[in-house]
Amino acid sequence: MTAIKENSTIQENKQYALDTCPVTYAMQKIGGYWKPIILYHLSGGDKRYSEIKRAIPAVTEKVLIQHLKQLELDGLIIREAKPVVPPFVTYRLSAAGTGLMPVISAMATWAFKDMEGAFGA
Amino acid sequence: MTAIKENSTIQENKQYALDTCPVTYAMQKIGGYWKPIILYHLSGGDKRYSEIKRAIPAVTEKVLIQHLKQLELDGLIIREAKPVVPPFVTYRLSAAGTGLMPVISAMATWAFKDMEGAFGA
DNA sequence: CATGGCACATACTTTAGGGTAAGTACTTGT
DNA sequence: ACAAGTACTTACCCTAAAGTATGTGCCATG
Repeated sequence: MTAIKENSTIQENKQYALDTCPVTYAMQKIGGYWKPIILYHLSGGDKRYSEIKRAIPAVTEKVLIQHLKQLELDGLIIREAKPVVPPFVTYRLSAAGTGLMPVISAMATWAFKDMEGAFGA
Repeated sequence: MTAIKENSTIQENKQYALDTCPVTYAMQKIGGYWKPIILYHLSGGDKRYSEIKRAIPAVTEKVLIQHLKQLELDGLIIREAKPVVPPFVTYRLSAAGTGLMPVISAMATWAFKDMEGAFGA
């Protein structure tokens, strides 16, 4: 289902990468420009939409929501909306999102080492 | 140098992400479609160009070389060319590249868990 | 009465990255 | 003479993702 355009080799290739490479699978889910940053901010606890927005001023609203929706679809975060007069929406990490944290921090650790040339730059 | 177009907000945003997020930094380096796969194949030991090519038939030569050059530039792999009659080029992981392996496998582990719904899909 | 905050949506544009196809220089095998 | 292998390069195309700009409904406040 969710039909992929048949006449597109690029899609086949993507599919191949997804099938053969779990890392590519993971990247699909955290590979947005801002997704790791969002995830990081949520790792500190629940946040409402406007808090996230203020925490990451460089991202546009469109992209932020786009990513939040995607992360929700991917089951990494959970959206809770209270149907009150001024909208009140909170986002928090799901189990899968929490399970991603070690990965994120492993990457971060590596990045810091690499940045300071610990691998012999 | 390698001047970034000044009048481009997208570049500023990328820069911001790179500065504030080590994960984004790491993704820059392993975020190509085939980079993790290449890295994985090299983790099994040195390989020559044509071996890699045969190991990953789905990737085109252009992209493969593109990624190899990039990985070399980023210091993740080391290229050794013997100036012999038929070219003989081998690629292998650098220290930084090896240091990335735990990260890769952490991602893979998470991906497998997530795929089988271990987080409560 | 209009301005601003909240949580979005929508239309349009741009760019980086991946894909296709073809060519290069040199040599060995038939 | 010609195909085939090795390691690339180059020119051009197409798409997905990020960006820009603007609008929406609702309410409170100045």
